[in-house]
Amino acid sequence: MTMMNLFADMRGVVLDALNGMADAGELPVGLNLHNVTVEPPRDPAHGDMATNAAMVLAKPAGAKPRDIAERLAARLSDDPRITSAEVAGPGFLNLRLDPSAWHGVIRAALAEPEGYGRSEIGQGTRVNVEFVSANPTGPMHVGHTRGAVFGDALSSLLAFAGFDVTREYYINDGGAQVDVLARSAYERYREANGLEPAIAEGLYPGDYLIPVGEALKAKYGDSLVDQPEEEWLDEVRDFATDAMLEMIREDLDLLNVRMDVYSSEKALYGSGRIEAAIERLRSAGLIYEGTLEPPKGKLPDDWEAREQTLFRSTAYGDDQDRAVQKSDGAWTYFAPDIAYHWDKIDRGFDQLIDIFGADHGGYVKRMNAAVGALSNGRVPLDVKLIQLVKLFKNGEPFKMSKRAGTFVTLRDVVEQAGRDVTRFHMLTRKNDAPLDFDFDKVLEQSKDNPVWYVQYASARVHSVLKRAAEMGIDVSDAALSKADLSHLAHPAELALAGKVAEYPRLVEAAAAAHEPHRVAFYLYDLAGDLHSLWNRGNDDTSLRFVQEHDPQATSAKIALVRAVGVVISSGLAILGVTPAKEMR
RNA sequence: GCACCCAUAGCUCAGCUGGAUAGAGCGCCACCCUCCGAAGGUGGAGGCCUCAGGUUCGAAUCCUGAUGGGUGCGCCA
Repeated sequence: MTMMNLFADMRGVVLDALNGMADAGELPVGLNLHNVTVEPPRDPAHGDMATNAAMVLAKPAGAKPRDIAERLAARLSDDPRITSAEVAGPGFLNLRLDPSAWHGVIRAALAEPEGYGRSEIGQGTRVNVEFVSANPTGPMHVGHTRGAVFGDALSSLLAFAGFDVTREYYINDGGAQVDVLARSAYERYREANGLEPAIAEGLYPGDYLIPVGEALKAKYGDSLVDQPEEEWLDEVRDFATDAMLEMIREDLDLLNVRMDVYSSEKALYGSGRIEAAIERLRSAGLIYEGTLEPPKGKLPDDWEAREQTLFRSTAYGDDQDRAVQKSDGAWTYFAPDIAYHWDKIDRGFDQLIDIFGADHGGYVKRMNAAVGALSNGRVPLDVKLIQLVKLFKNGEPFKMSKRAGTFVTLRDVVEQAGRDVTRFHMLTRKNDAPLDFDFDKVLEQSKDNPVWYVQYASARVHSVLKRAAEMGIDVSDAALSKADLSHLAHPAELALAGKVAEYPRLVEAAAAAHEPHRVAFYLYDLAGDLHSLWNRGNDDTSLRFVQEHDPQATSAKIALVRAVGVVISSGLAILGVTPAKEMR
């Protein structure tokens, strides 16, 4: 597979030249070249690419930046792809590339539409991405939706960058809240048997449990009615959590999110795995019996010192040690979390990523401490916090009340906005920034709606290709890649090719930073550049993609358009969005 | 009281892990709109990157401190 990344290639050229200088005695041998970059300059007037090599190396080489830059420039001008290398500013070396370099990018995109932009930086590293992990007590709501989209897109991004990714859902089915679910379902079961349900304070009132009650009746008849709780709790709990999980799977399906692994918290209990994980920490001297300091500031009314089993998480950067066992000897919720993360380490993952709601930010340090201790620092854990989604309708805040049962579910959102719109929009903000979701604005057809704007660009690509085909041009990738691209010489056209050339490094940067939103922003930019070039065709007909009387030029321009289309499709695929072929 | 996240144009937000004169959309102002595909296009004004120090060739970006917002803070998940 050809791994076309023009910026990486040119960096290679620069590094070769620097090594050549070292061989020739113009630079000390053995300099650390790690910080040498080749990037697009912010100002296009500075050329096509710029390297900071001279500035980075000036001090360790004991030379003036401009002197190094001059010599480097002399060597770089040997490369046929570089037409000029000029020293500028404090020591930047600005490179101008021959148009053929950009033409090569277009051909690379056409040669392998599925592969262009793919990277090997992951080197097959095994990454576990745990996300959603909603309690199996009801349908997924908007908050879960953003986490689901983020996790899925991040997973796809990492896979595209050469990581071996596992998407995983941790089912919180071990705590007290599934007992609450069971009692709630039991009331619906009584209701199905013609009795008045008693939905006490604290139980789940949602209608979604009514069919569960009916299903329970179908299975058990009236045999559980008026039985004491210990007679039915286990069975009803299992039945109800299974039903909830099935519902959650269907919800995720609406978003096209497919998990590779579902892990159960409950399955950890009684398996000895929690005990084993704690023992492992104990053998490292990180478990002890003790009492925690009361929280500073306002003291909780009912606070009293109690001895508990504690994990010395402070040894790994936490603010205080954390309880793994309650004073009555039962495990805290943290204990199975430790066991679960140990399980992930044990399964051989090289990196762990957890995606939590922002309200769980307080657990980041203790999870990091646990993973650090359990893996002896071998396995990094990156916890990504997802901020709230604020709902709007016609610019007005959309009130949600869980108590009144008027909370907006994932299903509501997807049914109203559509899957593609929902997914894209959820990624138009950094994960740690709050997101506004306006049911009307996300469907608006205008430039300030990124979803629409990118889809419109995609549709235009298809439309242009169709038009070219109608005038008898072979628009297959194979044919287009043989087009005479010397017809692509206008700076605006080469600039668009330059944007296409940035895609591979964008993918690498976004993957390394665990930030899929960068792909969305890049696509918005790319779409803008395509639309902009299109509009210039209105005034300057030589820039129109379809040249009625010049099939040669048309083929070349169509090749560029198709290359843009390749990248749009590729980027949207990472985000899990289907590219539009036409706008309706 | 402590920890974490955040602070960039009037508004909503990007800013490529330290690069050159800080960007986009909306809003505002001025022109254009018999144009491959309409739902617009081109240009313009608009900034102490919250503040104060520090690190270095170079800081919106890294460090320290302040200010202002958000989240969380034994045995609940």
